[in-house]
Amino acid sequence: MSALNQTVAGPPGTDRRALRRAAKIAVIVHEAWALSRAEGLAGILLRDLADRVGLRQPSLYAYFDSKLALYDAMFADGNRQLIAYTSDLPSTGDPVRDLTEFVARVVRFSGDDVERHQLLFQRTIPGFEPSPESYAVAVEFLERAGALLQAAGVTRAADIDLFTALTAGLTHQQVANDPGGDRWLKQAGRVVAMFLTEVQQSPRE
Amino acid sequence: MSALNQTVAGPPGTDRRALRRAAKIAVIVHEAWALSRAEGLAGILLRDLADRVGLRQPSLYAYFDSKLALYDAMFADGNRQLIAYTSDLPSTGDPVRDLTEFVARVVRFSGDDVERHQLLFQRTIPGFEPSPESYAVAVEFLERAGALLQAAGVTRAADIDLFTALTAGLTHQQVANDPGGDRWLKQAGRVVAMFLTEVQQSPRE
DNA sequence: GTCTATACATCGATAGAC
DNA sequence: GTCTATCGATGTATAGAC
Repeated sequence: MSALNQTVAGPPGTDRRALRRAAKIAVIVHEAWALSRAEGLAGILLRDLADRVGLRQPSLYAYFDSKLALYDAMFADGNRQLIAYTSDLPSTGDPVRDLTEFVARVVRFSGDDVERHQLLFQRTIPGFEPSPESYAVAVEFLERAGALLQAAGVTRAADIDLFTALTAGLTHQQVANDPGGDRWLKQAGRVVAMFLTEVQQSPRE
Repeated sequence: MSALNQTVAGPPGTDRRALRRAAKIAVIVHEAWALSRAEGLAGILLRDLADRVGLRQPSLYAYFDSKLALYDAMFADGNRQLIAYTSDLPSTGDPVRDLTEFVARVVRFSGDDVERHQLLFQRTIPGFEPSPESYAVAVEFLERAGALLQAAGVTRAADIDLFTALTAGLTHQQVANDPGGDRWLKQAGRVVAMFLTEVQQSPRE
């Protein structure tokens, strides 16, 4: 990308510029999350966001083509946060423990930020649809979750659907009725044990 | 209410007026749902809604004090729809069958109307909070579900939380990934059986 | 209750100078 | 890249006549 604007052996000016630009975009997205937590996801105003980063509202268009493009960047960022939050888990070799800890992390991740959960897992912004690049980040998370399931012996499509429903149910109730708490989070182990028992007992095809 | 404006033995003119008014409110709410399915829940414009019911935009204020009051009426109406959709179930005496059919109805209800599901079960409209009167309708549904659970021998708070999470998970996945379909709907029986087995096996306190 | 007319406050987005 | 200025659209709500 930036290589197009740079001479082969020239000074790294363009790279530096690209870095500064990426850093500023990161700051804008960070402040957009803060604003979203204060005013709601749909309550983000470009003027308020500009104030937070020391710009005038039209100057934001130097970084984002539209407000939906901002949401798209937030979507990708949120999914990267989710991957980071669920990737440093030690593999104990016990699939029940591993899967439980994973589910607990996902539930806590959602319960800790209602608006982030809304953008990542609900279709609440009119007209917003993730770009292929941003959606790819979401797919990466799903693939990691799929690998964990496979390690636990869960491979049938119906079983995977069941697992996604169980996890979605815990996160949804946690976000909707006890944000920041643990009312459903603490049932993660019970749900995973129940799920794996069910998968083992259900008939092979 | 309308009795205040009516003489004791007078003609039923005021009642008729109140009936016509209530009927018109019902039409407005009905069209608001149609508009919401077309443009999204947050995409309802009072001008468009007025067009659909043959009024000018300011005339809507003769029926609703604000746009949020319209959402409030829709919230109550949607919960009444949900109660109606889950109330004509025959009691077979088999709690597994009864509970399965109930869960299946709830999942189908959500999957059949994404925007209705959003308004009833997600906090997506900035500033909207159901009035006590509208919330009472939602509570009535929850009480009916609670009675069904009790009939199946489910009484512990943690078990009820687990049930709400399972149902919420099925509806969420159905709405989000297969609206109008049956990909998660068809797992209702499996989930209920799994749930009741878990409840019976978990230790008594 | 319904209308016309309009206030009033936004918003997101663009044009063009520096 | 950032600014000022402003457009064009939209959106809720009110005033006052009929």
